[in-house]
Amino acid sequence: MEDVAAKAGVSRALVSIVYRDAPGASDTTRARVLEAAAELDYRPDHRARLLGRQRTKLLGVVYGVRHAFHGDLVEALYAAADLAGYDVALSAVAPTRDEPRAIQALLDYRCEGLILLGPDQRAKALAELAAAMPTVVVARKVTADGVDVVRSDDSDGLRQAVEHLVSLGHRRIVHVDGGRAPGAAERRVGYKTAMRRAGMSEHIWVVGGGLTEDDGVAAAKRILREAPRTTAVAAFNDKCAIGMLDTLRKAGRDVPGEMSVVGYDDSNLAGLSHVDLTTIGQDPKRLAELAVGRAVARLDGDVFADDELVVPPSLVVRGTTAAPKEA
Amino acid sequence: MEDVAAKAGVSRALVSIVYRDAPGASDTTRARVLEAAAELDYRPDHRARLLGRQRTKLLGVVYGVRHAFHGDLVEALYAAADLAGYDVALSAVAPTRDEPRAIQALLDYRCEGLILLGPDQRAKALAELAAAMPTVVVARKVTADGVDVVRSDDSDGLRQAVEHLVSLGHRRIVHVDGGRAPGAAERRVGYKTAMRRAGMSEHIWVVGGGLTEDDGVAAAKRILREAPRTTAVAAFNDKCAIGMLDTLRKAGRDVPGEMSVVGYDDSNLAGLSHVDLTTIGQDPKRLAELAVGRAVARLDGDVFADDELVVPPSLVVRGTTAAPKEA
DNA sequence: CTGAAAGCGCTAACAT
DNA sequence: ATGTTAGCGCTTTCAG
Repeated sequence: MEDVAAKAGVSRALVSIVYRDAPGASDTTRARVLEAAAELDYRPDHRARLLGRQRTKLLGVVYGVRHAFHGDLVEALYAAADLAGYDVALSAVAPTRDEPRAIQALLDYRCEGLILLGPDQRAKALAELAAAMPTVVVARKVTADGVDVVRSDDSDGLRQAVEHLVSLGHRRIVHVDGGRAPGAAERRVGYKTAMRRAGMSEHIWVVGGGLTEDDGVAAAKRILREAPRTTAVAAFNDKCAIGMLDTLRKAGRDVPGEMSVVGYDDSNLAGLSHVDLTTIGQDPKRLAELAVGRAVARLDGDVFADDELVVPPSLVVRGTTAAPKEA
Repeated sequence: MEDVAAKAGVSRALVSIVYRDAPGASDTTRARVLEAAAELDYRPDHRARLLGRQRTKLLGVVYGVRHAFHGDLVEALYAAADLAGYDVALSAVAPTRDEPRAIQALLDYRCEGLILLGPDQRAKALAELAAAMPTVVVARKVTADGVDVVRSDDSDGLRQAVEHLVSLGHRRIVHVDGGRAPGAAERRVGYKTAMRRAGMSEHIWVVGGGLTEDDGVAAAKRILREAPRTTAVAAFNDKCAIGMLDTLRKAGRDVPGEMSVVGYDDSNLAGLSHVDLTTIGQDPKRLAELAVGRAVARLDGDVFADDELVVPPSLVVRGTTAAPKEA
């Protein structure tokens, strides 16, 4: 910095001003400084900036390296933070690196706000964090004092799935649920509500499912056995749906000819060409924008009632849904 | 820090000594300081430590959030760095955040070494980086001055695939390749070499393939048409293998009864129960250890000829390989 | 083991 | 518009 100042024939303060683009430097000076910096390929030391500054303009993000969807979120968070003038510090959770540790690492960097993707921490621990700094939890439903929650509207996701099927002409629509998995309860509600609204209360049937292919296999067998007239299924997630697809086809049932199947997540599996699964996708961009927006607003002093921001997911129509034969 | 020193009845310097576990503090004092710190729940400011210190003990890691395998590597890198006494700073590459930018962010943090996972940068740019600091490229084959390369032995991967098939009794083994994709050339070599060694030169056949399911579909059709007596296939990757599986089965060929298929990558697709693909997996732990080891060694002043560290992959036997009928 | 003091590379309030 | 001057929270050297 010294060198740059010298080369540009100004004081260090001026260089600082230029780099913070603070008021107090003429355009010509600005240009001269920047030019000098370029020649020396000077780059301000990020650590020192953070140290000296009151506000670090740093948002800490904790995520699971393993979760593909977290990857999408991280991507969107970078973009959203950038727009808001914040930097992002990433801290991954892994088997050898638990959540408290990942969070602590971020605190040691003195980030101003925390964005936690699908954290395992209990509500109490989250509330403690929130007491110290703006904390927003993404993709997990929790109620903890002071923490903001941004998540997808799981109930609406199933509503969309059901409405899509209804619009195709289906009536006997079954939901294979996720048991006690996060989001499962809401998806059940969404399913039931949508069915009722469509005037098909008598066809409501929630089959116990789960998160794995095997769960899908079991559920498909049960449906074939107990309700062979079923024409459509909305599964808890893509994996479960894939297990069902496989079982249905092995049983000689044409999909989507005789049976329509909808998954949930729009994971990489759903896009495989021989799977080609109609599914419900989350909106990482929107989730990220809201999360960053909320953290930043809190930092700017805005106070909110602790509530949830709920984002509608969206239907991705592929090849496993069609009009029923009877229609 | 001041407060901790006061509370423990020592000088600030002592607190610093304790936290760096530098020599010059008795065990009792050490304990007292730590206790005082705990009560005040004091945590040293990471930024300040880095600033004040000569060595930052920081390793920068650039990776793609989208790549599932990078996730595994990141996980292993954390562990390896930890063992070596280094911290890790993550910087993700995403559509809105290109590689130069991700790298620059790390440099601004003044990390001491760079670990790049499958970078796109051209050799020249990498060499420039390497001139400034230890730089190791993981999972991409490049030759650039001063940069260390750590990667899987793709040639050996196909050797293992072929030997596995040979040991089952296969002779007519085809390789569906990856064209100009990274690693494809080596896999071809590994295939051919292994076939020759097994005395089956006359059965060597490399079918043009690709990275997608559709490529697998096309290749499978061609094989069925042009060489129906083929009993086994080693595909370029899992996706391609899955496309083949699907096509073969649709054509009425039993897998693995009439045809064995081996994939490559051990991706999440391979593990799906209805896919259950025998495949070749990389060793993220070993790759990470070597990468960190190399960076640290360079930082410790060890000089190496710029060469590659090559890690053998490993065969994951699942359900798509079996002895051929004729055997 | 202590206490003082310089410095890391910036920011930011204040004076010119 | 530009220069001066303290810090930021720690490390590190050095004489006690």
